[in-house]
Amino acid sequence: MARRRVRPAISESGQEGNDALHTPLDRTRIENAVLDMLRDGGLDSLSMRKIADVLGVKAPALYYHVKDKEQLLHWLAERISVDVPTPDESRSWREQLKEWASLFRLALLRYPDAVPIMNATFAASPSRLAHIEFLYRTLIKAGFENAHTPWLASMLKSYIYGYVEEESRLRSQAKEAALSQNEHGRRQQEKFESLSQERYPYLIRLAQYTTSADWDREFNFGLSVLLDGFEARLSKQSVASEAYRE
Amino acid sequence: MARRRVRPAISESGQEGNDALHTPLDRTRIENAVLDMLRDGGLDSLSMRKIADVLGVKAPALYYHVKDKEQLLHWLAERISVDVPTPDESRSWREQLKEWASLFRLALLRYPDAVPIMNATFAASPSRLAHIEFLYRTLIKAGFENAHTPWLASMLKSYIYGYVEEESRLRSQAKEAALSQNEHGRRQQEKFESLSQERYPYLIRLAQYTTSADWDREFNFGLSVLLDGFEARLSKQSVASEAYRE
DNA sequence: TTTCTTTATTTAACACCGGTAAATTACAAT
DNA sequence: ATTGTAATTTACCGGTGTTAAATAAAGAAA
Repeated sequence: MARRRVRPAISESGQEGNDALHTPLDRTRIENAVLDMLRDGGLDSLSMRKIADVLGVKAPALYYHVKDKEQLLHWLAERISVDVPTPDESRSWREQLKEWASLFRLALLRYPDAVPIMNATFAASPSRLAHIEFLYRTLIKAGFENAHTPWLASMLKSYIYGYVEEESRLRSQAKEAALSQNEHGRRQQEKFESLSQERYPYLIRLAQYTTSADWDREFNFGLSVLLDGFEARLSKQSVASEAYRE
Repeated sequence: MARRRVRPAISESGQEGNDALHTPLDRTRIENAVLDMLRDGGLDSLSMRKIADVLGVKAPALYYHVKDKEQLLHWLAERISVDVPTPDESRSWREQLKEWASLFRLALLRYPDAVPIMNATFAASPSRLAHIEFLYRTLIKAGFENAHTPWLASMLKSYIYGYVEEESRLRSQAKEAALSQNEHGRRQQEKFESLSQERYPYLIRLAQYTTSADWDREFNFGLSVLLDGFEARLSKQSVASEAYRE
């Protein structure tokens, strides 16, 4: 019965390559480990047991530091979105939104399944609230109506999430298609099994444009289309009621 | 050892109120049962065991008819999107897209978690391919460039998914807030605990517009903004290259 | 009917999951 | 050295998707 198990001193399981000794467990240490796991394993690789393993600890130890897995995802969402800075306010609203959107996309692309994580958590963390605040402020100062502003901000968010999700999906598809030719053949077969018929002529005609793409360029294209829509709304407003300046 | 268990003749567990006797199991019978469960339990209520229970059967019996749960979700995605008709082609591209988007939103709103289901499945089913085909055809006939069309279609899809997801979230939040005053108080507290400070003035100023809303109206607003962006792109094109008619 | 075959379902089990209560260890202050 | 608290472990619980093998039901052939 003489169990002696001393807490591991420095690093026992391969992961956990941080400088900090791991005694005792800690929020940021958990966050870092989980972000590492997310980076090269995706969302599916995150189970409390696996996280505990990486940290050299048993699963229930985590629950002393984090309420449940949902809270852990909230931590991740915060960490993912915290590195997006607010653009310089001296520039036009359009340029500000464009830059912010671009940086936010890059932040999301750093981790697989970043978008699902954002969608699975409500935006109550500091950086995410700051993002909303920035969007609202920028749009209001641009002259948009109060009642319109939240929906415009929501549209921009939806565009970014939707684009990044599709970009991620297509990129990983292309990657695994290039890796295994067998898989590629199957995909191709799946596609053309139903597509090469005459039922979807436009679809097959345009399929090429979604597979190989300049992602930065396509993102900016869609973004400009969306912001054109914003501008059109702004013009309609200033026609409806002259003299609008805050 | 004398097990005699005869297959239940007509209906044993409360659910499964279809006219069809349930012998033997069947794809459409599974689909219907799962759609019923989805309707009043959401995606979380769908486990293979629970589905089997509703069908008066043990879980592994399902695997004789469906490969795995993912395929089941694909079936659902098809069923959810199959009821959206293609608009009348005689009208303008803008009106067609507007009507299609509205109908698609309504189709998604019929079931909770419809958007996550769509996002979790790739669009290889007949009706979803037909939707893409319709979008591509409409946009091409409207005069958009080949290379732009898939991304514009993707934008429209992202807008619908994003809006419906937010609408669903806010609606159910409002519902549970109205149901339990305690929960409402906690939500309110959560919000104003971090919001009522001076850090997010625009956010609190505009928070009201997202909670109580005329959802049809707001959807149409965002849709018109997006389509304004489309139109702006169309004008730029026809400026760049005159004489574009198919 | 009896036998055989195919179809459909059940039993039993596996490996995993998120989460909890209670026991236990580690550690710092007294 | 003792005590009290902080941190972790042990031992579970009920649940998940899924599979292999045994079994039952239904239909065809004799």
